[in-house]
Amino acid sequence: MANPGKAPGQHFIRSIIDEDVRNGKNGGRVHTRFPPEPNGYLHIGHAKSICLNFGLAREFGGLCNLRFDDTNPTKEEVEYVDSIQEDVRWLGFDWDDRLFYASDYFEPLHAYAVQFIRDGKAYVDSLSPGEIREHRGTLTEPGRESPFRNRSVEENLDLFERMRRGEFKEGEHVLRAKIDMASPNLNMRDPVIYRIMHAPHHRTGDAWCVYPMYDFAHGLSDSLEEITHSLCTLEFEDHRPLYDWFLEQLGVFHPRQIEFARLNLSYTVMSKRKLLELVRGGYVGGWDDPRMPTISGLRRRGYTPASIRSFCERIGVAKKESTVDLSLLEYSVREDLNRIAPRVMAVLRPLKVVIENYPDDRTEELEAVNNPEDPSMGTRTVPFSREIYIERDDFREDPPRKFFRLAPGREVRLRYAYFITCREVVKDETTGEVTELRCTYDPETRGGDAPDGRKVKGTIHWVSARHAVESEVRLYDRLFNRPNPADVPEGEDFKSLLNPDSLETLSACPVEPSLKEAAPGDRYQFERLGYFCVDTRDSEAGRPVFNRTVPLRDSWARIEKAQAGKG
RNA sequence: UGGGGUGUCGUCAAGUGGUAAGACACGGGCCUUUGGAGCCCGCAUUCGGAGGUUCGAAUCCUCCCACCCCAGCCA
Repeated sequence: MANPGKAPGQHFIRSIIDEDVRNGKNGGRVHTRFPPEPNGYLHIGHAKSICLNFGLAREFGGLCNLRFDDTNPTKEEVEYVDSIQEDVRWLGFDWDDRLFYASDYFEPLHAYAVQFIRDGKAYVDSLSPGEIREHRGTLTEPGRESPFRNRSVEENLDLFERMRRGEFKEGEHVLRAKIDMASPNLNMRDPVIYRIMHAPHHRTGDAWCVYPMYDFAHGLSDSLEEITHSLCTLEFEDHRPLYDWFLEQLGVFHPRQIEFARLNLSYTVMSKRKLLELVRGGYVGGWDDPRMPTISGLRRRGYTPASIRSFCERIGVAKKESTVDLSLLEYSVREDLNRIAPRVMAVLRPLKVVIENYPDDRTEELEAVNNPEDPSMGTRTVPFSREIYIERDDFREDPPRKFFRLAPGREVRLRYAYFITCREVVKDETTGEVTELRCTYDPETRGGDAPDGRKVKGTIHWVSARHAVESEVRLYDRLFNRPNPADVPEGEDFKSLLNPDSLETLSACPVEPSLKEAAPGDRYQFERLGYFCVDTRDSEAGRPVFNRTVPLRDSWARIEKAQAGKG
């Protein structure tokens, strides 16, 4: 789907599942799950996990559940559960009727906990949080057993029941698994499995005041849903022995946890904490600010679901911590948009051109191709008249070597229109700024070809002044200046690394009239400039606002840079 | 200096004893009414390092080095 006709790359998780299926494990069944905690918006890193989980399930004819890991009511909100569903769906995946919540399992989970107590494998600890920490030991020293570790089953049962009934304050007691305080793996040193929280839950309301911890709830939820392959990120590798322990002790269905490296992207931050900080501090316009690496930000920026999917396929899956180059993401959108986006002409920084030998009272409708990559997208017509706007960058009074655009005395082609020659440069007398170009056109070159076979080096885009629709256009650039914004200099905050030029707003850009009724979300290629989409938040009927998704590759910029380098 | 991981091109990443895929980036060329797109070519004598086993090692063994994760009643 993401890469039609292209075989997906091999990676270790695919190999494991492939082997399990061949061996008939789980009856050849493949069942995964995407388990976000609803405490923030999804970002491109989650997209990797979503594509992996839903993609693998689809690939092997299996299923993938959407399950909210909502075991901490103090951090979770419905706003997030709504946005997460919207984002997953937008990415092109579907969980049918398999929308679950860890909170759906609070009752069975509680019953499992009671069973652990009955089996003498869990106990109520009444140490304070600080004491528990002290008893845990350190990385190099074993922990010490709690004095409450050997309470009787009856006492534990009674205490746990009273915890549930709300007889205690937060922190007074916790339920712990009885494993091994001397384990070199800290996760096995009698992990807390239930804690008291007098907080209403977004789904269960005030039905509970004890909530299960991640380690306890996650694996058991996987088991309850009969998940075959439980994919998670590297930091949970240390938790796998515990994941396995709970399931083994209970003798219930036992999914296999497999860990992979999370995605890092150059020039961006991916931690929910930092993204939240950018939102709360007003450094960006919100979770869906087009500069954000969130799914909603990318969507508003104009990224397509297909481009994100192909990106996720391209980056691969491995256990090595790595940072993917932002250029790969950009390549993925350009590839998709090149195929599907209609071309259109727009001028970002206008320079007026008067075509002296073109009658003032004339307007012509010239035919333009909508997408050279896809003839089925047809043609449209663009109006041409005596006064037009061209890009200021497309004129140089003193053209450097290899500059093929307009300059005094030079002839260029106006795309789909005529050859024009620059005859005169009009400047502001006080500032010296070029304010207008006086040109002449060759009537024989209508449509862009010269009957005498004359060639021209450059073709530039333009918009008829009289017919132009003035639009606001937003140019976005990377949010951070550093390849790795997590690498903050001593004593500085990561926000000091923000790119002050990540947003440039251009008002009153002349765009061709066909764009007047462009609908929110519509994507276009502004010829020679880049891909743009109509902002879904700030556009009004007849007044589209455009967001630049990504610029086109600019080989002239490259040449110019190389020339500058040579001095 | 406890435990768990990872080290293959600038960045990702295949490869699992038979003599280093692919992608992005980069460089060069062709083509072009987008300096876009497309096409072609180039781009790791070498796989963190050092030894060893073998006819043969990125793949096996030994030692070493570097980096990441773990001491939440977060997930």
